[in-house]
Amino acid sequence: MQDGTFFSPGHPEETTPRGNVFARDCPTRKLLDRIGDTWSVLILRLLGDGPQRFSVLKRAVDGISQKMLSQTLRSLERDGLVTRHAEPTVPVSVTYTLTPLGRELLDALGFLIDWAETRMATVGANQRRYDARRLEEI
Amino acid sequence: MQDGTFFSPGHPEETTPRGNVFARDCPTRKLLDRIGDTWSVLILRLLGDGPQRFSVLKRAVDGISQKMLSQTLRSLERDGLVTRHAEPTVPVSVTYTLTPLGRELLDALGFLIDWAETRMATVGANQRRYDARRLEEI
DNA sequence: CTGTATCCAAAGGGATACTG
DNA sequence: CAGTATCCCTTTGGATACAG
Repeated sequence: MQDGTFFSPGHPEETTPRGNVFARDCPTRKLLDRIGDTWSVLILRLLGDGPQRFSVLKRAVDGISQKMLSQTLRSLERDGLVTRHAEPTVPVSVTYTLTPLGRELLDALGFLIDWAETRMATVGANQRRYDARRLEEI
Repeated sequence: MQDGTFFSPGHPEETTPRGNVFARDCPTRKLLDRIGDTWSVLILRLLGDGPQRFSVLKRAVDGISQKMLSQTLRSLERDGLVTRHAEPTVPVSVTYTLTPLGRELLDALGFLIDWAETRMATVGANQRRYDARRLEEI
């Protein structure tokens, strides 16, 4: 799973130096596999405002199921992007917090989020124009 | 980082509870729906180096199928992120080019890609540590 | 070369029920 | 409150065949 055998051993360097940049295990692909899902980025954003409890996150994200919130938080914890703290009260109170690594990622995501908020309307218009044109062609 | 869909305090029993920042149609979620797939970002990156032909893209992205390359390019074109130009030779030669909007998105993605390339190894280590700890617990 | 259509297996994710 | 387990439908995407 480590070190993709994109090139055969002893194989001379390929013409395109970026050839293996897009190998199965390139960092970009790994990251996309992890945060390209429906919920991870939204949860990271919420935690960017400070530690939050499970139930608060559940209410804050429109449409997320208990299963997916739990599952996503587990993934983020496993990646070292958030930490989980359980206060031994009855009933138990659990708080999730962004780690420094998670904060870094959120910062990097900031530019993308900004782009989405200023440009997605344009993208929507483009889609409508494209679809209208395709209808004409028929 | 705001998307203008805030809590409406005073309507505790709205039939459609969309009074939060992360509504179904918030820009971030829309963008993730579009580029959170396996291939879009990789193709945008390749086109960042300049116009590319279909067959070049096909060879450059490890493991992509003809169907998915075609489908992803069609989506990107529909969004106004790339343009398609077909040279009427025999056989036909098709070139895909990043639009200014696509270039903008790629720039915004740059910070994320940089983060992935410097930090995904750490994430991998975190995952291994997490998994090892869970094994101990059993 | 650049696609589209179809079939099918695997993964994603919602609803529900149950537990400490 | 904070989860886990199960069922099951939907979506994703690979393989293959075919066409302009």
